[in-house]
Amino acid sequence: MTTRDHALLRIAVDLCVLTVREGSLQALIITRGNEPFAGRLALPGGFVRTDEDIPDAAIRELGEETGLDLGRLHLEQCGVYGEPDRDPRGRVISVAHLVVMPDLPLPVAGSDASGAAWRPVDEIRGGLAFDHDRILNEAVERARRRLELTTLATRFCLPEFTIGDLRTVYEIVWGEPVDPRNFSRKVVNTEGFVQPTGTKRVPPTGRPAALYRTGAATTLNPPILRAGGH
Amino acid sequence: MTTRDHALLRIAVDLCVLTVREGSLQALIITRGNEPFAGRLALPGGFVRTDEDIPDAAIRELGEETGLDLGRLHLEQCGVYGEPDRDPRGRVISVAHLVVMPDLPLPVAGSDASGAAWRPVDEIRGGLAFDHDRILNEAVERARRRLELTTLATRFCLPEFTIGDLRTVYEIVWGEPVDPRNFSRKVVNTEGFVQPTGTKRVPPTGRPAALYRTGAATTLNPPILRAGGH
DNA sequence: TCAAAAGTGTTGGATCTACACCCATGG
DNA sequence: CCATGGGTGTAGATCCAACACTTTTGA
Repeated sequence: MTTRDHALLRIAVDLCVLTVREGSLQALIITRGNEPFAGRLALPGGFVRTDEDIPDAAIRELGEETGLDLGRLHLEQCGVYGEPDRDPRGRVISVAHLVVMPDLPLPVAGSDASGAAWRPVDEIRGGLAFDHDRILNEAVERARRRLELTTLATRFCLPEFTIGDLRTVYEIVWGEPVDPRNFSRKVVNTEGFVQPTGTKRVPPTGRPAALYRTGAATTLNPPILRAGGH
Repeated sequence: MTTRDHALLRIAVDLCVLTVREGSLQALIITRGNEPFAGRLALPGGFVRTDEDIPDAAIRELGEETGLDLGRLHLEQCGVYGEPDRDPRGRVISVAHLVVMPDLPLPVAGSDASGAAWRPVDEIRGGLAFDHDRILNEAVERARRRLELTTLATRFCLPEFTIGDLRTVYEIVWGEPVDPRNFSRKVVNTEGFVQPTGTKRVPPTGRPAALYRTGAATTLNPPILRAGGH
C-alpha cells in the first residue's frame, strides 16, 4: 500500500422525497436553519451515525426533519456525491436516496428543521443549496425511468386508487399526456401490476371507476414507454 | 440537531472489472496479501484519500493493483455498501464501481496486490472476501441490464469489431444464445450503435465480416431485450 | 465442392396507436 | 337528457422471432 493518508470522512444521506400533489410533481424541501447556506432551500438529510446502517440513517433523518415514517414508503439509493469541495464544512460524502410517497398530510415538522414543505420541482429547480440541484435532477430522471420499467407509480398513490389516478401520476411525472383508453388496458393486462378490490369510487361527475391495490410485480414486462423515446 | 455522534468513517472504492475472455464472463480478482481475509480472493479496491474525488480513487486503485489505465474504459458507480459490520477492521463504507473492458493483456501487477488475474465469474461466485460476492452479483446483473438498454456491449470489444464479436458478448454476458441474423439487423439499424469502418476481417474459415467502431449513441431505442423477459 | 460464418428475404404473430363508440353516474 | 369521466372494439402500422436461403471466403 502507498501512503496511509486515506481520510476519515463524514458520510451523509440526502433524501429526494417526491409526491404528486395539486397537479404537479413536488419534492419535500427544508429551509436551512444553520450555516452553511442558512435560509436557503435544501433536500432533507443529515449525517450517518456510528454503527448505523445507511438506510436506517435515511429513515431516521426523514423522521427527524419531517415527522414522516418511512415504514411503507419506497426508499432507493440513487447515487453517491463525493466531490471534495461539495460541502464548505469539509469533506462530506453524501448517499442520495429517492423516496416516493402519496400525497399525505405532513406531520408537524420535528426538532431539526424549521419547516419541511412540499414545493413543486419546477419551482425549486436551480435554487437549492450544496449540489442538491444536481441530486434532485438525477433523482427525478430516475423516477421517470422507473415508471417505464417498474411498478413504482403505485407508490405515488394511496392504498386504493383508480386507473385514472395512476394515469395522472404518469402524466405529471413524465410531463406529457397519456391516452386514457390505451393506458387502462396496458395496466390491467400487465400481470401483477394492480389487483382489483372489487369496489368502486364515484367521482363528482361521471361513471364510477374500479378501485385497485398494488400488485405483487415490481418490474413491468413489457415496459410502458414514453412517447418521445427519451 | 440531535447528539453529534455522527462518525468519522473510512470510505473505500471496490471495482468489479468485467471482460469477455476465453468464452466466459470474467472478473479481475486479486488474492489478498494482508489480514483480514489474507489469502482469500477479493475485488480490487482501496481507501479514498483526503481531497480525492471518488472516481479518481477508483482509477488510482485500479492502476496500483492491476497496472490498468482506466483512461478509455467504462467506469460506473453501482452501489454503496455500508453495513456497519461489513469490514472486520471497523466501519468502512464502500462505493462499488462497474468497469467494462476488452480482453487486453494484463500489465504486470503493481505494488499493492500479489497478483490480479482474470477469473470466470461462475467459478469465483460464492468464494469472495467481505461482502464482495454480493457486490459482484449486483454488478453483473447491472451489466446484463445495461446490454439491453445501452451500447455498453461495445466496451467489451476492441476498437474494431465485427457484429459477430458483439453478438458473442451478448451471448456470454446474458448466458443465452442470440439469433445471429436478427441480431445483425438490430445492431446495424439502430442509429448510432456502430459505425462501419469500411474494412473487413477474414475469419479462419467463412465469409469475411464487416468491421465496425463504437457509434455515438449511448442508449438503445428500442432496447435489445433478452428472451426470458428477465 | 464442401464447411463455416456473414448476411438478406419473408412470413405470421404480437403489440401498439389512434380513435370510434358504448357505459354509468350526478345534476 | 346532458356533461363527464370510465372503459371496450377495432383497423392499420409497426415490430419482431423464426427460419429458408444466398453470399463469400479458405481448404
